[in-house]
Amino acid sequence: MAKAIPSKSEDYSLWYNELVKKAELAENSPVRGCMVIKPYGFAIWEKMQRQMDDMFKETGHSNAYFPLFIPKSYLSREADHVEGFAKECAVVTHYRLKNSSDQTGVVVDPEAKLEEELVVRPTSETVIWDSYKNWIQSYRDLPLLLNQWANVVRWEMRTRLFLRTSEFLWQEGHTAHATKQEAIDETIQMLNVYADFVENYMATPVIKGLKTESEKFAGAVDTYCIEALMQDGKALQAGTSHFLGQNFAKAFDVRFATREGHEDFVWGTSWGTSTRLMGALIMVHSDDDGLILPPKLAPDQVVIVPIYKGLDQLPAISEVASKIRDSLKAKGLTVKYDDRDSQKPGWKFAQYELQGVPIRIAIGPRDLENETVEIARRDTKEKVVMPRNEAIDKIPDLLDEIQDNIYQKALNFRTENTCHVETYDEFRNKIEEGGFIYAHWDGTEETEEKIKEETKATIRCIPLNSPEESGKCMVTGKPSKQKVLFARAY
RNA sequence: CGGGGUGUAGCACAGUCCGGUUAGUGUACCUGCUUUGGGAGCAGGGGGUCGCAGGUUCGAAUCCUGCCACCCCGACCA
Repeated sequence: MAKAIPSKSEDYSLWYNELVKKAELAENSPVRGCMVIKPYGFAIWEKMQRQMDDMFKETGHSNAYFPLFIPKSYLSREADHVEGFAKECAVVTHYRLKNSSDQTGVVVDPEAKLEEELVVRPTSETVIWDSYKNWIQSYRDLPLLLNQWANVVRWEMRTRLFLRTSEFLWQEGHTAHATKQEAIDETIQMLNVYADFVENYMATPVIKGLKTESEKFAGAVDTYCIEALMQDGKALQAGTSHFLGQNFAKAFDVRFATREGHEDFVWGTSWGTSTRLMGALIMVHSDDDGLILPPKLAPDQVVIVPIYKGLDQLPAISEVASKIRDSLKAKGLTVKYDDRDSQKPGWKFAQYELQGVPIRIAIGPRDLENETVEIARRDTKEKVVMPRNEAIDKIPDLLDEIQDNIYQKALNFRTENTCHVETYDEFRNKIEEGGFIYAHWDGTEETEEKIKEETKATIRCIPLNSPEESGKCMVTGKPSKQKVLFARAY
């Protein structure tokens, strides 16, 4: 396959780590498996957050906040749920420290042991459904459509900046409904919201689908997901939406009086996306020169860099640059004018490219004379000189064009790296090249497990929008109604 | 928890095999001058318990023992 792995590095993961660090997005913290998100990285996350939050509000959701700590017993109420998360929970056992007897520091005070240990939330279904029990009595209390922005902790053995960290920031939606159909509709609606966000804002095409039994969320009836393809040929799960059935309602005894006067358990959903999306954003669009940010998510959409010989030339340039900045701001764009004298123009060019700023405007003495500016776009690295006023008019369109272009580029990459196979031999060859592979599967966990063990590929999802085509499982030869999506994944 | 690797200035590294001046280079930082249309040049300057603890030795970044931390590959990861 035509891998777009940056040529300067043989190892994609080293390249990725270096980029995250150099672009000042984040770094590993001394705390095991945790990450420090730096201001620039956080500014991008904030834009993503704000956009998703708007989309949740538009679909009728409100924000709320629930506790960080979950009593251990809550977690075990739902059998599948506890089994899925038990192995990766951080547990609080004591509430006090004291000076050590040898005066060398502090130790945990053994007398301050908690009666019941508290689990640091790996996800909040349990605490939230515990509240829902008190909040829901009647069909009049439904639907209950809440979201929370929070941090969660999953004690992963091996971590990777943004993609898998022990603590991460995310949003988790938790809804309760009177009917099964309404809950299913909500699950699908939120899957579509995620797909909309990732495709139209992150400029990253996704495949929507259903997870297999073995890959679904612990405690869910059905897990829907969106899957994206990274430039190294690996898949990344970019968001999940779960239909919980009545599982959590039964576990937490959340019943309501129906319009007809019967009593029934509430139907639930939950859905989440995390700072992992930052990892996707980096891996999908970046090149050897650094990040390429979609204009809709770039903290600075345009940066203006003055070029001058001697500080005496700067005021004249600044006057023009400020006008351009203000005109662009009036059009609703975020613009930065970098008039720092402490860095050279060339340094600034390289720095803003590294950080993925979509458009750079350079203004020098030559431009002052001709009433022009130089416009450079990050995605194609094209530079053109054009009259000042024309530039101001064209920049909003140019940003749209960049947004479309990088989406198209990512889509082309995915298309080039997606194939259909009929035999297992073919599959084994193709999987080594990376990318998405569609193949027939007999629907059993045994076959899925065998494929995973032998090839490290997993079923990313059973795609929602792909055509039915009958065929035979590539491994067992048993009948299959539809091809499913395979890949090696993060 | 296994397999491999690395710990020396803010960052990146050389020096370690084969012990011996004042521990070095690049970069970043500070000062000055010259520069400024793609990461500037020159000159000067500051910055080090050589991961930690023992041991061997006249002498240890270098040899020995133990420990610790980090990175990569696995195991794990609904």
